[in-house]
Amino acid sequence: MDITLASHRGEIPSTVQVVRKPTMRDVADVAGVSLKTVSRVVNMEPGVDDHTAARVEGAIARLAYRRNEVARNLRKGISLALIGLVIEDLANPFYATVARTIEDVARRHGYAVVMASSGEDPEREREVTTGLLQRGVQGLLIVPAGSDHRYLYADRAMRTKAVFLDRPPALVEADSVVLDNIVGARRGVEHLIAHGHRRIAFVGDPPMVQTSVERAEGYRQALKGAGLPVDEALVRLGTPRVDLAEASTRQLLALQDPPTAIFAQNNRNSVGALRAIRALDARVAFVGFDDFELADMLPVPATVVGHDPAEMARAAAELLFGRLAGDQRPPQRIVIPTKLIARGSGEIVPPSPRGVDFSRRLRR
Amino acid sequence: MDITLASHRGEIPSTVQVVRKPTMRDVADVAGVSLKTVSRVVNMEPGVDDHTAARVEGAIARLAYRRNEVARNLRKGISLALIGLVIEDLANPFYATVARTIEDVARRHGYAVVMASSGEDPEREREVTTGLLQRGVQGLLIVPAGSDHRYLYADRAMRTKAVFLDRPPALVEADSVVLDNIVGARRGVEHLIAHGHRRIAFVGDPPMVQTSVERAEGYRQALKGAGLPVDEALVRLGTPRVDLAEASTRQLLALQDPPTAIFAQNNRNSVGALRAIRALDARVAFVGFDDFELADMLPVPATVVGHDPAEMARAAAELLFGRLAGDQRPPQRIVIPTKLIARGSGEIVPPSPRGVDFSRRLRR
DNA sequence: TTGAAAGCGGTACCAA
DNA sequence: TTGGTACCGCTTTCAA
Repeated sequence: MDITLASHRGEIPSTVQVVRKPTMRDVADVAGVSLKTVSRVVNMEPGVDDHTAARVEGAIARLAYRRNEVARNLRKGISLALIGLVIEDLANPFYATVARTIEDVARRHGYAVVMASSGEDPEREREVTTGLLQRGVQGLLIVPAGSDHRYLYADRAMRTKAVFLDRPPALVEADSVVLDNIVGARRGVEHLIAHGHRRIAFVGDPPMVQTSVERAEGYRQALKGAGLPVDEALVRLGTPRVDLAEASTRQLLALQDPPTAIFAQNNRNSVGALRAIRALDARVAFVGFDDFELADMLPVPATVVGHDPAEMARAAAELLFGRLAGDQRPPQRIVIPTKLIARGSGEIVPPSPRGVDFSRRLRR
Repeated sequence: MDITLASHRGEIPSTVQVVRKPTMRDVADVAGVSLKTVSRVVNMEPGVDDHTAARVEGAIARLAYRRNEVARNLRKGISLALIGLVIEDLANPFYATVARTIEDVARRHGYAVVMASSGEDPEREREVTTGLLQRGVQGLLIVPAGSDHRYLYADRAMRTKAVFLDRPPALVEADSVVLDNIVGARRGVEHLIAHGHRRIAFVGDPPMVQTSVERAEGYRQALKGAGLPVDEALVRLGTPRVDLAEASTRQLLALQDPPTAIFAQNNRNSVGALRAIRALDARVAFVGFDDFELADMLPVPATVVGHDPAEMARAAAELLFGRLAGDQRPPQRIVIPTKLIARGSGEIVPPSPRGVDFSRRLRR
């Protein structure tokens, strides 16, 4: 049932099976009508004889013809109206919310969103971003993994507007919407200090991740501000996955002189840390950056440094669409505030080695 | 600093500010070079005099020229390599996992994924799907909300391959990958019956949703199989959101003759039901369809009818790419099995009004 | 009712 | 090093 597509433009007809996708021209040839007639049938324009239309439809079916939307859009002057979203991991609830919100804003602006996961790998970030650019996205929302985004502007041909989300751009000037990481982390750790903790561990992502660095900085600021030493044995950077965070936390809790409180740097680390605490039935305080579903339903409800991922995503998306609409202001940097949500786990007081009962004191 | 773009093709130059996007032709005119030279500069082809290149780049900057990727792709014969994913709500962890897995498979096949949320609204499903088709996606993965998908095949011009996910297509023949809903729900309810429950409530989505109907059917089968009556007062269909599911469950628990066990139809309903149970401190058994993060960390770990969303997504995506590669088999229907995961909440026995201690009996 | 030809905005080949 | 011209696959205009 193979139909060999004739080569056009006066070439000698190929005897080799042509793998080229059938075009409207091919359909026209097979149906024995003109190109325009096929176009009419395909687009359901009125004024085509039923009999003719049937012949054309037969040809379409036989060739399994599909209209080339690229050519169509070019001719109609239609832009693809696509924006790209480069994200670390869609399955992370934080990013899922971000993605959903962006999709929402985009749809209201008549745009669709192409997603690409970087998997926290700079190489792959670059790869997928390039892929998005080749597909002609009008703008880009990026949660960067890389440490050099000059490649975005290397090609003068595609001066794509980009807004960076959650983390700032590296080595380029661009819009960004980020969380107030240092202050948020500092407040979270200060909260633990206020409840009597002196040995507070930090469980976080690798130091290549900017948010990790900033939150660790907030952690250090809090300790220093209270005149407490920073024990590097209690700082674990490099646990981007739940299972690794759990392992890290287990190690921390097994130390000779274990921490009495844990600060986890994001929702993934939080879940891991909480699993370790639960598994070891350890009586340690806990505060995590990022809120997460069911945090309030745990046996000891989790105290978190909360924020609104949707607000962040909305701000970034609106910024991008502003740029697409011609906004010429210098690069903006929007900082989204955080808010400590005390639920119980952060209010656990440390055991008192010197017989001082902090818990009684704090309960008033 | 506005530069009026001359109208070409012999038209009288417009005095009105032209809003048309600048083309390579415009850049060439401004720079005083040929079209081809601009193309060389834009694509960084070697062999352009530095001085000439500088002039071209100046013109590009002044006009804020951007290469038209649609035209480029047409000429280069490049397909957009896009597939569309129509999903209910990206923020639902179940769909987030699905989306992420699909993105993964697509990337391995060299494709990118355009996402669109239907928000469980048939009208919007149709709208966003049409949008995806206009953007030239090669294939479609759909978690359908609508009850009539003939619109997908109304236009002979775009015979897009579609694979339906989680729910079957309506009124059209197409591939689908679904969960074993009836059996899964039946097993979950049977599990509750085996632990002595006779009044089991069902908390589920509206009956327009196919999965809801099937899971309710499994629920009924289980009851009937055990010779138990189906009390329609205990069946709540229509709670697609966490807060609504919580309200529904509160009502159920406030009944004169309340249920001793709750079966929730998906992860959203589960979270809502568990919130209600927790808030009322009710001692009822619970089993939910869909596993969810932290289910095992709750005060009473949640028993669920689990399954692998990633497996489902992978199967659907591979099916689609098979079709894109020319797979001509008749429409497939793949059913993904479920598995009961007992964690505690489903093993709670009902209070025994007649003094029969089920708990002792069941504990052996 | 049907068709011929121009052109959407680029790229490719070949000539200058 | 630079430019002319055909052409990617479709829609549009106008004529037959």
